[in-house]
Amino acid sequence: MAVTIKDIAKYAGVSVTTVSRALNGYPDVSEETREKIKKIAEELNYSPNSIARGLVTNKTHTVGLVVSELIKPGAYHPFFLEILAGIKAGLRKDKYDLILYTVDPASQDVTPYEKLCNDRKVDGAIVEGLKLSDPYIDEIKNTKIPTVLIDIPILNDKVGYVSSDNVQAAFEATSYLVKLGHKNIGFINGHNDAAVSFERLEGYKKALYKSNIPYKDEYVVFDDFTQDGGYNCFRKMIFENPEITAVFHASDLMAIGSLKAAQDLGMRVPEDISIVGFDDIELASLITPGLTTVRQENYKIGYMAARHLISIIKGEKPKHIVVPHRLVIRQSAKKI
Amino acid sequence: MAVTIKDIAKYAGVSVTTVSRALNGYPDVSEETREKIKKIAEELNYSPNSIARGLVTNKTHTVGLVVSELIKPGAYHPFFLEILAGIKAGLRKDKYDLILYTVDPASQDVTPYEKLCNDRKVDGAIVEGLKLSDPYIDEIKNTKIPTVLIDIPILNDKVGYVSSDNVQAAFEATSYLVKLGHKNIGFINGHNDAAVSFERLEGYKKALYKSNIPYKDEYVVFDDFTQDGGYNCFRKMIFENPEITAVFHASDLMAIGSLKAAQDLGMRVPEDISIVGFDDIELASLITPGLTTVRQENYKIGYMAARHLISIIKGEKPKHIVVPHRLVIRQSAKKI
DNA sequence: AAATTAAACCAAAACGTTTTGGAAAAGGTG
DNA sequence: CACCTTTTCCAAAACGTTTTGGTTTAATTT
Repeated sequence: MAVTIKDIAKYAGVSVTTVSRALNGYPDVSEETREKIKKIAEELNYSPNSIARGLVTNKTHTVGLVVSELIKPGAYHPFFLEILAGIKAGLRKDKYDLILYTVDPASQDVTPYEKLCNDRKVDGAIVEGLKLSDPYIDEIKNTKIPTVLIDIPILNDKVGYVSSDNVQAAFEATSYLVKLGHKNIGFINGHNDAAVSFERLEGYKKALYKSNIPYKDEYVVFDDFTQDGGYNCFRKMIFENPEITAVFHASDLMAIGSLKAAQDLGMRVPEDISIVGFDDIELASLITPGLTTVRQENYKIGYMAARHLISIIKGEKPKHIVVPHRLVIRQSAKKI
Repeated sequence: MAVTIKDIAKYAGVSVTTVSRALNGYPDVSEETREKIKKIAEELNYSPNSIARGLVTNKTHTVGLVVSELIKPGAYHPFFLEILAGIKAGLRKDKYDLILYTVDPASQDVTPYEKLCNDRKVDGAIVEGLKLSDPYIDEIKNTKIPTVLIDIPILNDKVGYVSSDNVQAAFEATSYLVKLGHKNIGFINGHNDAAVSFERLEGYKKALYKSNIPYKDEYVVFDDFTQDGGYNCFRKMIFENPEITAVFHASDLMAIGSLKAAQDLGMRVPEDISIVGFDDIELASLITPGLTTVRQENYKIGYMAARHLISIIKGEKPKHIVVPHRLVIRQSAKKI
């Protein structure tokens, strides 16, 4: 059996209370005994039973990461890893552990959000990749569990969120195309089930408005954030509006889909059509032509989410944290 | 406060013992009271406190996933997500939760393996991405904690491993190149700190031997599994051995590096040089030319690892599980 | 009717901590 | 020296379960 606080107490000839208080840095134990206890604990290779501790403190020093759609067949979440890495880095400082929940809306097993968290007694949770229509959203709107969402604007007593400034980012991307001389600019947006889609549309509109380019409904179309989505949308859009010379996309995957579609249609990128994406996934720099896109600092988003969650757990007020983005100019968009 | 077993006992007018035994399906409680208790539990929205349970049963129904090098700057682990998805699927059946440890050899905080696991009281762990030189390896060799390794051959009372048949896979890939008529076949291998590197080298040699092609030391070179590694190795290899017409790689990233290098050197793939990779990452099908490569069933590897770990936890004997691979033929290798 | 067995239940201990509410010892003050 | 503080310690309770080792009641067998 593992060595417990009792063993130490016995060895040291003190009570378990004293051992506990010595090890946890309480002031009411003399330096002398504290040292003795610490030494014994060291020698016995003692490490506290976190379960027992959790039972009494009602804190586990564990946070959940709730992620949806990790495993959409054929399309692994393109930047989950970056976010995850950021989260881990953010948690490391305060020694929080991470327990990973992948919720699969398809599966029957739709454990309610609060139950999910309470069953494992996490101190808080980060939520990522949820659609607006997900039932969790409503639950989270009035949960008492410290929660930080990524890319979903919900704010209350215990929940905050972090995201890029999608309006501004889309504004910049579209403005860049305008600056290159494009007037007929399509927008292949993500589905309506994502908060970012609305924000990006707003940014797109804003950029057009500012340049006195009339907004046309038929120039914007919604679909999945996937490559196939981009592929199909592009064909349709170009077929119906051949005057379009540039297309802005709500994701790099979609942009890459468009790229393929353009190639298949015998169009050259960027000579015949300019393409701009969103995300700056790894792939964006590897394909030819390199994809001009909006870089999201996903690592930082994850990092901030973790730090903010910890602060909420510690009692601070939740807020909206915006993480900077930047336009990465490569070869897929060109002056006309 | 959350509702406990005591509340139910009070409502039902029975002891906590009976509630516990009723809920856990013990036979010594009448169907009548069992139903009553179940109903009350349902109504009160009771869900057992896993911490308290864990304290007495000494089981947490949680497994750890220990992964190294998740976050090598610039190179996110290319198929971690697939493995992770498989692991989650494998755990779901038995309702095990997953807690994620990313060990960062660079950081000072090298918590010993056993301490890592014991502190959080995981029932077992899956270990992935470790180098052979990692100190964890030695610890795991004689740990008592149920463990399943991915791609690292260690077998004992409590630890098993799962991997592809790397010898056979490399054999097939090399043989394919031989079949295409290549005689001067380079091999850009991974570093010596990975078990798979040795196995793949063996397969490569075997294929040459079988076809009576003499093995040449200068045709094989070791490096990281990264794109840069491939890029640099390829340049060097081709420069020193211009007679080479095909190169087999220990990873797709390296193969892609070679592809870039070849392009930069003005060589056409596959016309001037045939390239074969290993892994079949997503990118492999997206680039042009499509990369011929060995597909590793990473999802399945993860799945099997999880299932096997659970079986070890339940007391079964650890073993080596090999997960099938297959050669995926695309356009990057060609007959000469 | 007494003895045995089976079914249904329960009180208390246990798990390993932290926390509560003191108590004892030591030191200081008048 | 009597009183008050401060310092240092501790016994017991608490956290919410499961498990142990019963007891009680009813049914069955002799």
